Amino acid sequence: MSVSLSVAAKHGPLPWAPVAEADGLELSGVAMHVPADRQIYGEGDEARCFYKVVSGVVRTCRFLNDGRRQIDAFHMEGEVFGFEAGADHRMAAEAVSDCTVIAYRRRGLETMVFQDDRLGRWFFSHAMTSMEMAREHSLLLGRGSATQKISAFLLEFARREGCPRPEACECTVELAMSRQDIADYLGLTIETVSRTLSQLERDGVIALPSARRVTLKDRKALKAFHS
Amino acid sequence: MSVSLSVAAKHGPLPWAPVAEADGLELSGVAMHVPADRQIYGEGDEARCFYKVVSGVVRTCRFLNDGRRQIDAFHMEGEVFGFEAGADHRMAAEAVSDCTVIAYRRRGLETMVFQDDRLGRWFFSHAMTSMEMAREHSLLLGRGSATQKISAFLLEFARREGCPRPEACECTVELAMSRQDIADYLGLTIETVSRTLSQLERDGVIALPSARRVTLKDRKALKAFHS
DNA sequence: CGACAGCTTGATAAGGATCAAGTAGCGTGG
DNA sequence: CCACGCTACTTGATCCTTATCAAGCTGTCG
Repeated sequence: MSVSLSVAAKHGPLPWAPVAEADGLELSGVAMHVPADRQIYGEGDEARCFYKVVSGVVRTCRFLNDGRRQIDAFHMEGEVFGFEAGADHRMAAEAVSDCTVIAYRRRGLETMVFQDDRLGRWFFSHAMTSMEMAREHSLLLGRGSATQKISAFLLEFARREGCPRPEACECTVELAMSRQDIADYLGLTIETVSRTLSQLERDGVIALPSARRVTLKDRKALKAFHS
Repeated sequence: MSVSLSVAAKHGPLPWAPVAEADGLELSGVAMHVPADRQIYGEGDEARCFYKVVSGVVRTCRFLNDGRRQIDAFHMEGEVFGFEAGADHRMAAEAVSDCTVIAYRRRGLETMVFQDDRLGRWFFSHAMTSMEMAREHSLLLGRGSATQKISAFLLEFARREGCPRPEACECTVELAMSRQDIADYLGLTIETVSRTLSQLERDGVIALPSARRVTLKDRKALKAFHS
């Protein structure tokens, strides 16, 4: 089975990524289905492939020797993950929900990247964007109270889920991930995540129709926490 | 004045960076001297140039609206910084100590990168490495006590300063940065940094011949904190 | 209905922040 | 050479946020 890697500039026009939208750069990949919580690859595994999410949500994470887990990023529909600098995967990847992903062989790509300008530009842009996201994440983890972290998480997640109007809409998002996932992403505990969400609801900033659904009621207030 | 950008694989042979050591890829740049604490570029400035550190140490950081500062990274001799995905610098860059840096015009590079394989590979590798470092930093910030953060910082800094034998040597490093810089890098306060260093000295893990000099006496113990 | 997993809430404790004094190092000027 | 003042650093006391420990709650599935 061969699936083209469609290349879309997710983050606006970048000087480094002047690639037109969604034109299939012909890379062959294999689609695979992954049930929730199943590992896609482990920490230290040889990085033979990289992946694109077709549906569902994937987390990339690392385990500390005391058993705790740090989630580096959530990867949503259309996003690429598992693309490494070195020979091995530095993080594990696991399905948050049932997922479909496409695995692309990395072998051979290396040369293609520098033969095909568009492909080269796209991968370069991907690396730069990933770097910016990682830095943004660092910023959040380093400075910021539980409330700031949760607010930022909700805003980012809603944006990526494609909540239509970023401003001034009262949209409800379905959280694919558990409280534990959110905690491990934000460097908090599950209890603090829960308490903070409850507090935001009491303050009328969000509503929680169910545990996994969040309605953003006052985006301005959420953004204000951003500091 | 024209200065070549020497390309050296700092982090071992990478599949994405099979570029030979230190061959001048002919990029023209302008050397500039920057006194300590002087800003090189500000947050939001147009990213006309990127830079390489010739001597001294540079920090890239962001300021929060409550006045606090988060340092994203320290850049040491030979390292490149200010290389952005977008049109603007997302972070400010400042000299930690008196520095000499080379500024390279970004304009025109874009096309060169995809004409010259070696240059392309190098920049790609740079982006990937920066991403990994940012992720490593996230990991540290998210999970980790003050002691773990300080230990990791000392080990990383000593390694980058080129402490000869990574294992089993009792080397002394000169810290270019203030306690405040370290605090802002690790998401701690200046007092906690100071106290933690004092505690490590009391435990015989390090020595502090002077405030800005640290001797790593028990690397094994430092690494053990890594968790 | 009961069992289980995931979530919430409460009580308490610990780690780091904050507030507040010191102290050491260093350059300046007498 | 020493006194002075400045800045960076250290140390102490207290407070606050979040972690930890412990219960209860809710929804789902058999």
